[in-house]
Amino acid sequence: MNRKQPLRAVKGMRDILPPESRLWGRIEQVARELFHAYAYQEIRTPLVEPTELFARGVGEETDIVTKEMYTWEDRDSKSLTLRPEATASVVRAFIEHKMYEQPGLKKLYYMGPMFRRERPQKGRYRQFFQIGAEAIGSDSPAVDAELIEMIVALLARFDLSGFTLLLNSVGCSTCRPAYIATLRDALRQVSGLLCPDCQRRSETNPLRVLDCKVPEDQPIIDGLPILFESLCPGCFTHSQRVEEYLQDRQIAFTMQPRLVRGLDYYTRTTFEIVHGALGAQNALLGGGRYDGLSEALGGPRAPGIGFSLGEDRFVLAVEQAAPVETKARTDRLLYIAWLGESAYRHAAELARELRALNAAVEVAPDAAKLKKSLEIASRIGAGHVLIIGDQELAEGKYPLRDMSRGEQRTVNNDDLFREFGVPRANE
RNA sequence: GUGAGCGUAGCUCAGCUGGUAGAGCGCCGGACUGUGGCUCCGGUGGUCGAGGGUUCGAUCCCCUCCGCUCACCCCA
Repeated sequence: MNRKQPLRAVKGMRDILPPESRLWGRIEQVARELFHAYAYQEIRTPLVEPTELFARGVGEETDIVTKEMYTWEDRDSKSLTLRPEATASVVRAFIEHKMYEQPGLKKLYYMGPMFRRERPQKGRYRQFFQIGAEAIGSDSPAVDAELIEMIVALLARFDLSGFTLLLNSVGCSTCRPAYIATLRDALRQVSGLLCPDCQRRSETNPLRVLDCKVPEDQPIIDGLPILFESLCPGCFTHSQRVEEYLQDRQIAFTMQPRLVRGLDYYTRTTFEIVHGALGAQNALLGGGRYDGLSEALGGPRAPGIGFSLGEDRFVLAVEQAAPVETKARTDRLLYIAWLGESAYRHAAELARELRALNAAVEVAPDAAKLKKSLEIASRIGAGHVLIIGDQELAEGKYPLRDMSRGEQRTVNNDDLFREFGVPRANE
């Protein structure tokens, strides 16, 4: 009666269990390989940063900063924050370690957990995982195109289809403020006709109105001025080049002049890939250029572009395309069943030697009837079972059972070392 | 932060207009002394999310709280 209630994971944070964790590992491995192919290198930054980094980087007025961050005062009364995204951290590290002194483009990738205190729902968690890359040190549209090419290649490696690449330009510090003023004026003319949310947004965040999904508002929104048409010559040319380079690469995209992103640091190119089957949170990844971010963080001018993929959502999309096998796929696993204490000693020694050769081996932990051991071996997906009893100890030969064929043959130590030893990956 | 739906066995779920609970799967054992999957037989299984109220009596009705899910918002 006095049992304490078991502790649970905190809301919006979850355990990734096998066999699903296998898919996560595979995704991360494939992403690493691909990033290396594009000459990106890994960067690992702290999960905790000074709160000011995000206030200055992401934007004081953004939803992320105003209501979604896990922020607390440390014992020395410094304000710290669990990172809600990683671009600001990467650029901070870029400045802190003076990477701008190195020649050429700095290409960095990262993967890991981010934290935002939102109400959880499908594809949205308070601790979620992002895989992303940043190319810092060039404002060439070639970098934009190559980054998007890499992203498309990543999706292709998982045979993912049914996604749409949305592209836009949000201008720069010269053309955007002028546009927002124009937009606000235009909204004042029509604000009475819009939905309540949009009436509020008209003042707080006019760009958001363009993203409204209420059907009745669409005709009115269609009549509003478009940022894309107010771009300054530099931004316009940049956008044209990116489009051309994407066409060269046969990458399909949809210009979405209303595409709005929630982080203030974006300039010029912004993009997003949406996927059906993700529920309401359909953004699989998003990114864009941030030519002024380094300066905003106290660094030199260092234009950059990056993207971030929602790994939780990517898993949803991949699983939908090809459901994870529920049976653990561990065909290469060798299970050693033993009968009696001296057989156990021998099994443990044999397992140690095989594992030294990189073989995957499991030794029955408890004394069990052979029938039971085979049952367990079968359930955990072992490809073979080695049986060791007194007889085998004396002869130095053991029955090796192929679990999928149900056939048995007799082997000795050398046979085992030869068949189950695995050459080590050398990297 | 707002709204809606849902909390019954390890899992997926049934449970009639209120009479203190069932199935399938799983798990354990046996048929088969050292040979898994299939089959058959037997067994184990529950503070009905928590607390309070109404009632002779609550898994069922009412209230509060907690949790989960989906959506709004926003985003990955």
